[in-house]
Amino acid sequence: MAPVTLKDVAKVAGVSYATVSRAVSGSPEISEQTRRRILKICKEMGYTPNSIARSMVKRCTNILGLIVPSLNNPFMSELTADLEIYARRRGYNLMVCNSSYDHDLELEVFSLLIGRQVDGVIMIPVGHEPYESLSALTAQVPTVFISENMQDYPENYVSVDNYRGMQIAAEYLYSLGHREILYFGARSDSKTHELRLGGYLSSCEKLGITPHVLRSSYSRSSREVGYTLAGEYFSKPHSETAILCSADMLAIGVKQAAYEAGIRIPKDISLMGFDNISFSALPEIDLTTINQPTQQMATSALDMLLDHIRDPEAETGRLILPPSLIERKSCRPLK
Amino acid sequence: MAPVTLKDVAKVAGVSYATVSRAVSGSPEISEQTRRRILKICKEMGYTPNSIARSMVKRCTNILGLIVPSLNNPFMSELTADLEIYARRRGYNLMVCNSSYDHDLELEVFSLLIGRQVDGVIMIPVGHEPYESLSALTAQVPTVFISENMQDYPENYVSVDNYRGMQIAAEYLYSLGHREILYFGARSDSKTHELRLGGYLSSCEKLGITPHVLRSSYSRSSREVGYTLAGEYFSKPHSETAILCSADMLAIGVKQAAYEAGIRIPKDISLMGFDNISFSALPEIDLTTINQPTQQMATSALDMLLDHIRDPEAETGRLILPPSLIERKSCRPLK
DNA sequence: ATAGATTACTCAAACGTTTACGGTACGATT
DNA sequence: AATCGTACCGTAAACGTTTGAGTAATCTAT
Repeated sequence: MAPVTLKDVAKVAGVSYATVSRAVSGSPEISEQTRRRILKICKEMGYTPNSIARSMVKRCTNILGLIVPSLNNPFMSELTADLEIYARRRGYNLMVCNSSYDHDLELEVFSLLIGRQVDGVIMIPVGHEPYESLSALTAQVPTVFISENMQDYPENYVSVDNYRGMQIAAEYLYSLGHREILYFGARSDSKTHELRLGGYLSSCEKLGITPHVLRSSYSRSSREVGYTLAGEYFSKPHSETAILCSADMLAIGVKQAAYEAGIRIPKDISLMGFDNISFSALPEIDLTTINQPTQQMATSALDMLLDHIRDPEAETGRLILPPSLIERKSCRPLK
Repeated sequence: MAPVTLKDVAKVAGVSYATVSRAVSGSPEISEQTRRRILKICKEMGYTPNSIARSMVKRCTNILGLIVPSLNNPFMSELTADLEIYARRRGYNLMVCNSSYDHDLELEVFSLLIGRQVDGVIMIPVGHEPYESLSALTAQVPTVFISENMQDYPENYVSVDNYRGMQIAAEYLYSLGHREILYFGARSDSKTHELRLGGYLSSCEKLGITPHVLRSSYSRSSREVGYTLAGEYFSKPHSETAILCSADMLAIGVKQAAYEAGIRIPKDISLMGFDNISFSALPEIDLTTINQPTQQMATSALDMLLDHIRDPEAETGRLILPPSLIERKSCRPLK
């Protein structure tokens, strides 16, 4: 059970362990002949390089930290999957940490990852700005955010254009004839949700309709939150003909509450989401929504991070990808 | 940007770096007075212990590897979330690797994780037994499987009782009056799916009905697989009154195909799943299914693994948890 | 044949910790 | 006052690898 090291194979091969190191790491300072001989012995002895020791001297681990609010939200778990697959192709492994939508925990795992000597961090921030204490952490390790324009951290992020996305959504509902549109969102102290709300509000102003906003006290965009909040909403009188949710998961919760309240979608009220998670495409859900190009976000965020790891002096980047309308059957035209 | 080390704080504090190490690691061989003094200096200088160096000498990393076929399946992403949260509480971080339902990739990332010196591995195997080459890997690091009774690896696993689960499902459908029940499953060369199929077959025999089995050529239990396979199925004549799927995601795909074929569930045909993912509870899906106690599976698997890490000679364990029927509205009594 | 260049290897330091061992100082015990 | 014990801290080795500097052998050019 004792692991076999460079020294062990060096002893067997009758060379110094520096030579073995060069053989396995593909250094040119070694003859093809001895390389093959040594590699054969390595295989026979079952040698696996100890990447911890390697990290020790090379001062890089090829490990990336990922901080994500939740894995129960398909938007995030699919993003995580894409990130992991793409990272591994580039030679990196992912250390995944769940912040559970907890601001303090988020910072705690961040410094934990720094102690782990990760080469970089990808973070989907919970929100709850300001993030004063975050700068002390981001100064220690290259970081990119998957979230638009973090306040105090205007650089190194990739995101969909949340502002424009909500404008598209509001304009779409307007074009269907809706004039009373409820914006239904998570607690909006994250820039992402602030921008989404802002896009909605700007459209209202441009279109000359009065905004109606209902916001959760939770930052969690979960089905449960949407369900309970919508339950309260439906139990009271309401004039809106459409509900625009800041996340598909919220919309799915709203739909569930509507169902139980006997309110039909889209007949009685129209419903829109934001994210375009895969479940929204199911015929039973069939949710009209705004697409986030998750795969492109994943690859771009990773490229951005790796660039910054290679050259810490590289100029900071930002990438805002275009959202797009996914028209399905949860909204109906209003006569 | 140069990280501050033990030596740096030792220099400032005017002590040897061994003393600083003792101060931060909470060793008793140091006076409370100097400990406080040193810890204060550590904080001032922004010292973070380098866990790589620590791992080097302690010969353990407090990192666990997790190999999962997919994160797009909510069953697995929720399991992953539970594992991560529970592991972190126990002082471990998770290195998550997606095997993408690829048998070779699965083995590849396993040895990659070994090179990473993980203290243990949790694996949700893809299947495709036999797993000859796996034993060489499991011999190198404590491993637990979340999958029942891996052939050749009869130990160290936690799972729901898949056999019994499918029996419960089949018996339930029988009790509703169904006599022609289609078993709709993923490619079944994994023990898990073999057992599920076995449970179905045994119930058929016991109940005196003839089994109907339709199996995918993919091991992936995804919505897409269920959708395309069911599409073909529905396009041909069929006599079954109920479909029993080996996974909720398959059932959701079947439901989608049924919808498009104009077949109503449960009116025209009853549908059951297996897993009880959270989406199955949505009123629009409302899928009758067999519950897997994921949270308990996560904690038990982790406990089992940690036990084995602490004492490699500990006797191997297995834990088979009881499945339970979750009755919803996707099945109807016949007449 | 000899100097210089090239090749293929060895030596040893370094990465940042932990920890067994040794040593010093001081209080307590006789 | 001599001895012992204890508490505290320093010294140095070790973990397994990479890599620059050094060295011996071989080759090329003169």
